[in-house]
Amino acid sequence: MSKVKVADRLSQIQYNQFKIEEEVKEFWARNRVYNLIRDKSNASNRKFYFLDGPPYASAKSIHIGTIWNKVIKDIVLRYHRMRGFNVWDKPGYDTHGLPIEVKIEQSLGLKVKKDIYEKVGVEKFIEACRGFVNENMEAMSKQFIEIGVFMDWENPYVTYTNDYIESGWWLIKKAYEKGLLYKGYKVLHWCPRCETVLADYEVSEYRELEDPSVYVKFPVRGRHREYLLVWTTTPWTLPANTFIMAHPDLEYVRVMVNDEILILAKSRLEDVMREANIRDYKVIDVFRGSILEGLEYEHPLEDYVDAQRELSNYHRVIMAPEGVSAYEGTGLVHSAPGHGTVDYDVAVKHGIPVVSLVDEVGRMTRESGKYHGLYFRDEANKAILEDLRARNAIFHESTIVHRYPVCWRCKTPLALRATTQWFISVSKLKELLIREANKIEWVPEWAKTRFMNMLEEIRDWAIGRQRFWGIPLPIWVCKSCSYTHVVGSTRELVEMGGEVPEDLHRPWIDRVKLKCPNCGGVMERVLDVLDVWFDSGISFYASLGYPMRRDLYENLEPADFIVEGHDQIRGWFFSLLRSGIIGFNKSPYRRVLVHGFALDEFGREMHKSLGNYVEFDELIAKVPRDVVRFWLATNTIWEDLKFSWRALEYTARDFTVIWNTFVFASTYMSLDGFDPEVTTIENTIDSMEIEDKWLISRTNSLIRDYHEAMSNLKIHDATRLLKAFILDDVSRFYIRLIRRRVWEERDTPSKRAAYATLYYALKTWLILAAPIIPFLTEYIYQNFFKISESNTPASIHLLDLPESNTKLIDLTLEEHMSIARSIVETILSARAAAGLKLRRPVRRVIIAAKKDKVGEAVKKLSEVVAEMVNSKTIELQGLEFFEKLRVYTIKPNIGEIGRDYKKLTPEIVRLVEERGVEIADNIIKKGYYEAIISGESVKLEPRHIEIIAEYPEWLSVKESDLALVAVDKQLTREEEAEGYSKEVIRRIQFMRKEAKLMIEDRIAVWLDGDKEIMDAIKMYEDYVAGEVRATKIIYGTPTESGVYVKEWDIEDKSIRIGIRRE
RNA sequence: GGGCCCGUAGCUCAGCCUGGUAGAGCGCCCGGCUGAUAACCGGGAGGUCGGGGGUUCGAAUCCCCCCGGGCCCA
Repeated sequence: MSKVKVADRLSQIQYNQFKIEEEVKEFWARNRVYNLIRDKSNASNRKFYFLDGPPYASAKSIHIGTIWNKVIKDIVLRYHRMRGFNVWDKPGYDTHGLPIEVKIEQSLGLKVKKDIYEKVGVEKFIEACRGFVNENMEAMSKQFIEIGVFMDWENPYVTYTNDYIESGWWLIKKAYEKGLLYKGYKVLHWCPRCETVLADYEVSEYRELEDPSVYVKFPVRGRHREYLLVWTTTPWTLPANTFIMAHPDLEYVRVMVNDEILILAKSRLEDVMREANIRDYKVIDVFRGSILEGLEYEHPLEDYVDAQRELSNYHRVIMAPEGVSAYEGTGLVHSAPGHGTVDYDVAVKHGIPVVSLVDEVGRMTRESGKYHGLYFRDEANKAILEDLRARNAIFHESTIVHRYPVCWRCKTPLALRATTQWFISVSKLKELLIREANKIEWVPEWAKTRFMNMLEEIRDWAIGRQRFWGIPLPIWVCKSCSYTHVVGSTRELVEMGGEVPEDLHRPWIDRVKLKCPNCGGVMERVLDVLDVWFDSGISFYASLGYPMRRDLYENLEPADFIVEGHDQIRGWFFSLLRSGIIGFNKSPYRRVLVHGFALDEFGREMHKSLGNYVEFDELIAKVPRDVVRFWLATNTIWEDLKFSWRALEYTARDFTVIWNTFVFASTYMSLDGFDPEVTTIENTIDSMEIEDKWLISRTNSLIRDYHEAMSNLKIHDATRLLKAFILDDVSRFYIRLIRRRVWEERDTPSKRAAYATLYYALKTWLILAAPIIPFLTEYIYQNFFKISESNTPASIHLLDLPESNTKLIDLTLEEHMSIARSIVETILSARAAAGLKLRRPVRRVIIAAKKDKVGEAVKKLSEVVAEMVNSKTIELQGLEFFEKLRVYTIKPNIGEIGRDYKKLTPEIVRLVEERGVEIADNIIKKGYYEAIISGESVKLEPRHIEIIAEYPEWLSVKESDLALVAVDKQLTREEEAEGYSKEVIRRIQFMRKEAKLMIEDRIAVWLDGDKEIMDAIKMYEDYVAGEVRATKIIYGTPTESGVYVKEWDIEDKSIRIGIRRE
């Protein structure tokens, strides 16, 4: 590879980040850079198994949150590759499930479930789902690639493939073998219009609905006029009432109201009576809830409901703290196990039957007797309330508006309803789940708390759905003897006498009949498909082809790293662990990072329906990819992100400074023929100035802190460090400091040292930034560093990240420099207060340190400070220097005095002016000053006066917590003259630029005008000529042609300047 | 109703774990620079640290309660 020292390509490029990114993208594609990186990574024997949480392939345009998610993944993967790991980076897609079915139903114009069978047929429906998903995956991958995500896009894992389905069957079989698979009758949300059970995650929409709010009296068996008082908003569930729940530790009361005795919780008594508008009631006794255990009652509508003939055997009070609230209702809870989740759990626990009296279309069943055929909410409620009223079973009734779940597709209010489903008994695995979850490293730590809280409430898992587009449940049942067999693989299918269809989906798999090993009869598949959460939960082994091939999984497991949003704590993180425990008795991952949610600028969710959704294409068209990535990476990773176009715009501005920093380096290094392989920080160390050593130290501190942040997954900290380093330390500080050294015409050791230092710092930064902003770093690498060195790899992403050389870190120097920079700020503030332009040199700056360290820093770095504040000298003095010069003056605070002393005010003001020093002295020492004025006693306190410290005219003083600083304003004639010459230089430079001269062009200069300025220039002629690259300075107005002439005013003096290229 | 997270300058956020005089960037105002220039640099104004209570010599930071927002559940 040929090298050309530092060639100045960058400054000839018009900065257009969009174009740069396009070029880089083409460069990567043309040179197959991703494959080169993979080859390098694969050669390592340190494995890093990253498991991609598969995004749901239900739309073409990816959400900002999905971009953030993949960018985080990409940064972590790139980081690990550049640290020499063998990185597994297969992306995935989640492709099954009801949301996709619904989109297809909509696009095919299907209204209800049976339309799928009757109007299009299941085959076409499945093909439509697959086609839809394929299109989405293709579009999504394109966007991920677009934003620079380096993953194995040619080989993603897809949950609908036959291999993946077969892997899924394996786990169901495993659950069966462990005795965890069972068939049960359970309460789940049901849409009576769509005629289907809904998965938990599908119950996500709620509406404000009005319902009855009724207090019902249940007579206590064998007692006269004594009732258990319950509250309900769902009268339609009363026919299915089976028992009443109470809390054993809550206090209850028996209370007398209108000759009747009611039982309810003490904490609810007042509210209930107020609501019922009853003032006249009397508490008879107070007792613990446990006393109520087993108390039997009668159902007010018992005789109307057929089902109650059996249920009435169970009418008693049961202790169930999980179902009772002390803040709502009456503390006694009506329970219908067929229509409530807690009710159901309690019933199962106590061996009580579960009865549902609502059918699949939402009508009351025959079993509900008198109410048979009524629609469950409005019709049934009305009839039941009428009957309760007629029987005087209502204590009080009104209505309530509350949030009620509705079907997310048709908005019909849902019913909780018991149906027969297949379950995996996850609750049996609770202990193991908790033990394994404890071994996982959670970032941030609170995610673990959240996860553990959730495991505490774990329930059995209903795995089946009565739908089509999903992994078919691999359970076959014999038609004659009901023998049940779980199939764990396609091979087993053949062994059982079946044929393997080309596609394992419904309906083809439904046609596979097996031979019953028990009776030889025909076995048919249970028509359910698996809950879509099952799919992604098995990705840790299924994406590796296990168990059909074992080597990959066995070499890679467990996953070293996974990362998703905090909604996935209960989602994917849990479903993975669940599958891990079922299949392998252990956690499938060891480290989790949780990121936030992408919200809009007001902190609301971004949704197409809210109109605040940002399309990927729009984003990429408006903002360069690296800017998006960098901005995303700056956000504290586990906190929510507020999207903002403005914030992106500001980030884009930072990028122009970054770019200019590299252009500056490239321009001057090339101009001077700097060769980074000849001139290095090692061999220029003797010529280094203190700022060079400082920057080298800072660079190594940056490397150290960057690795620290990255290895703790604090990507935002690493990103902020990079940003501060390049913008603050390099661009705004170091480069400004070395400008003078760099402008030197001759080849000096000092200049070489500065170049070596700058080159080293910039190259280090560029490599560290590569995982975060891969496009720009690649471009600068190609056009600056790569062409300046030999034996460089084809892409920056093939480099290893630098390690920190702690020997080069000088923390004392860094601290001193940071003190000096702070002192510089204070001095500049003093200059500004005195109206002294920075261009004007001052004779001296005096600094009195308040701390030892400040003194040390100023002493060590006085040259740097002098340069930064443009002062000839820096003088270090003790604090007493300022004390001696300081005089205090006093000013009356007329507002305060007037408020306190009214008419006396003018006299007090006069007194303060006359005896200022004495008063100030008293107030400083004693805190007050007393006097008698017009016979009245006056006490002046600090609030009455203002004490001002004043310094002599010729000093401008400022104070900070580190030091007192003073700028000496006095100027000698030489300094005046130097000031003027700088003014003239500035104007000549401006004219050079207007005349479009190159930096290295020489000129002749003509000067005419104000005598004082002419004298000044004569005094500094060599200096002026050097600064503007003039071969000669001629005093007078040019008569020659081709001279560019311009009139100027400097303060109140005017001059004429002419320049011409020589 | 429960669990977890967030609430600090006009805006976006650091600081909180491990208490010690409130920080940055942007925006705004003022000034400067013009050899990185569709840039850049400096200065300034701007804050009851969501509210209340507690612990402490001392609380943005630790504890409790409340309010507002987010996520996940009921």
